[in-house]
Amino acid sequence: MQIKHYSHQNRMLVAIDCIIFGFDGLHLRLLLIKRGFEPEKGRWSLMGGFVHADESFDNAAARILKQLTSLDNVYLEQLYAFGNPHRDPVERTASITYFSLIDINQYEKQISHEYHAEWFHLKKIPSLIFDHKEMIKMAKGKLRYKAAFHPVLFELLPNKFTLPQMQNLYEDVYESVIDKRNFSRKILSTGLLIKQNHKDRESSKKGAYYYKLDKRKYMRNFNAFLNFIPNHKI
Amino acid sequence: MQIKHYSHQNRMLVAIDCIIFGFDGLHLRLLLIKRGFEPEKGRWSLMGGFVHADESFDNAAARILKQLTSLDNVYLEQLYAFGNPHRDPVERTASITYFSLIDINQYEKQISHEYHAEWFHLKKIPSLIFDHKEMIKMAKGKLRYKAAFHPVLFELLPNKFTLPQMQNLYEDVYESVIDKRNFSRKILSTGLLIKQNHKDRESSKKGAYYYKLDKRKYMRNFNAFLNFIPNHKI
DNA sequence: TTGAATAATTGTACAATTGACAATTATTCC
DNA sequence: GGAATAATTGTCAATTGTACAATTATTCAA
Repeated sequence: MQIKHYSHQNRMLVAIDCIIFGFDGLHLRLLLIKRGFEPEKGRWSLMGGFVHADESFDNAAARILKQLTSLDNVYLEQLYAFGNPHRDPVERTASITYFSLIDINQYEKQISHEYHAEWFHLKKIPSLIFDHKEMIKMAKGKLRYKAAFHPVLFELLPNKFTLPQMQNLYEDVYESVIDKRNFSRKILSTGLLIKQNHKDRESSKKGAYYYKLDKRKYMRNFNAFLNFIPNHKI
Repeated sequence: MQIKHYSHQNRMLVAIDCIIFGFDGLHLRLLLIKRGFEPEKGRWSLMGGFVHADESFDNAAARILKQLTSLDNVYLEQLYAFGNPHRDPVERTASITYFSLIDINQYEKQISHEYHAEWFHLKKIPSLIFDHKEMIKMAKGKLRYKAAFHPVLFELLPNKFTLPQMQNLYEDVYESVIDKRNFSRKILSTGLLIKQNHKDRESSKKGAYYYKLDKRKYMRNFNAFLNFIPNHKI
């Protein structure tokens, strides 16, 4: 006997919400939009949308991210499924969250102004709808966790970057100051960086050498355990 | 204007599936049931069920776990949301997976025979319905990951346990042999173990001292980074 | 031209941890 | 009493972590 439906069960909407991190060379930032429909229209929110009928969660997340940023092939990873019955006051809606790491310069070139999006410093996140604050908190935790053992923060850096820039990024992620000497030693010991023979002269008088990521090694070694941050607690 | 529904959106069933690990003193095991309804009735499956109308995912997972094991207050953590459109051939059903760690002796006392559940050695998992094999694979990965840095495997051990038992457990989780001397040094250095003054005399002639977990320290230190397993890859 | 200011780059020494490796101990059974 | 079995304990070298400061390259203004 072929069954057509599971009877007497409760169906619900399933949405995706994206926690989008970017780095502008100085600070880690989070991309938020102004919600364009009721309820809570006009308030700040994560970029989101409903999962379509014949679409996987991963595909839905990629589609929704692209709607806002026009970017393909960015780092996108499922974070957590939020399912409190009344998290959306209109009707029951589960939210599968994804967190994404993008090179902010790439983004700036292709921005869609449709959503009134803005980059916020992580210390200055405005009031948000529903449970989006909790989602961001969890995403920050996961980013810390992951970056402690995997070189995932490279996803946030532009093609060419300097060691001081990288250190800024790590210091923002861990909200702590890191010793320059120990930091560069550890980062360089991964063998993932290729030194360029020209400098970034904008940020200082001496200038800081540019580096590029050795993408081949990065791909091969991504899942190896590293330990970038000494003594940190989650 | 009060909105009652989001129009023109696709609703779907949401289920919970539990990946339940246990440890019998010698080996890590996985609890599977015989599916009791169509489709795929009679085949091996993870314990699962649908999320009710006014129930959070966490509550649903706890309820479903209790249905099978009669156990409350066991380690239960959300793993991943599986949402491929056709993962269940009957109709679209998302599955929010949870993984759970239980003391197998506790379980044996309170077993419900309603589901024809059996403990399987991780090397001898039978053919499973839907995407449950993939779920187990991911749960194994997450358990390894987590246990490398957090003392989470204590959740699997009985109230009193021996160091050789603990080592069996770690060796099963990482599918590798660990040096006894280095293992005991590392485990004891956490300060989480309290040596008892009597021995388990069943498994050897000399007998192995029992230990208990210092629960206060365990709670306080759970999120500290540890590093139990040298040189392992995920 | 020189020196002050700024930020990048480089090094060292001690402590802690890790990893490889084997001898000793407690007990039972024959 | 000796063999067998499994638990317990220790050492040393290598690696890694951590704390800490001097030097270098450049610009700008006196």
